[in-house]
Amino acid sequence: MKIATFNINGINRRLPNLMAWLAEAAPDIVCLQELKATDKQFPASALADAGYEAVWKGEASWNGVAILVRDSTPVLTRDALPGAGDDHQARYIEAACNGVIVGCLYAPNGNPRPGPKFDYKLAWTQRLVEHALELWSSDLPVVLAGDFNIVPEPRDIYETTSYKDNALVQPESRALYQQLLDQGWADAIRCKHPEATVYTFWDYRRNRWQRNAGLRLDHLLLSGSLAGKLKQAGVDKFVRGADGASDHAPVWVRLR
DNA sequence: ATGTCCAGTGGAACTGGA
Repeated sequence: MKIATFNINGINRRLPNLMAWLAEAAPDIVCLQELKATDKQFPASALADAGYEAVWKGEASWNGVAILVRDSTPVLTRDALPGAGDDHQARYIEAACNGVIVGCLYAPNGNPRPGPKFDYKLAWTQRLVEHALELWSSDLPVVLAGDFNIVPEPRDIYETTSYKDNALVQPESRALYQQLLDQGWADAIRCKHPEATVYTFWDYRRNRWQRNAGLRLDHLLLSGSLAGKLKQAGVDKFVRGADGASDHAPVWVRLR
């Protein structure tokens, strides 16, 4: 079983890119982020034609998350993190898919820092950490996949000082990601590529794609039972080089 | 501060968010 996560950065304007990648990569389950579409605008019928059923949580202009499953029906388990209160940003969706609980997330970017956006990033990610502990404690097979908007370690970003004040690399942000690892979750890319330089995002600005000035922001975290089944993990980097590409590339795992 | 890409607004350019 192949499970992928892809920050699509606007599902409708990048639908041809998404369709081409689905046809080539043939993932069984896909977590999508930054739909930038309302529930009504979600291209459910085009995806159904490609063989994917979906659950989604849209929002006008920003955010938005979805889970696609090939030749099977995802069963929605929640469409927001617990304790959301009056937070209506569409950043989390969860479904049972072929016997696996899939949590698809789009964490807040948090810039500029310091400020209310950084405070929101930390508070939202803290709620994610709390929900992750619930899921871990359930002993179910779970994957938490998405754009965490955290560069876990210095080696997960190209050599630069221009990000030193950026929310993505701050100690407070990294400490929250480390809390997830401390719960026991396996960072699939690091399990399979412990020494490699791996990026999943390249900013549109300043020729960062051409210079391979990337960041690793998109992660797949596996619960204990799924980590034992991890066969391979990778980044479909070629997707980032296509015309009209998202600024992120898909990341995937293959499980036994 | 910069840079790049968009949609939204509103009816041309500016704005915000990433």
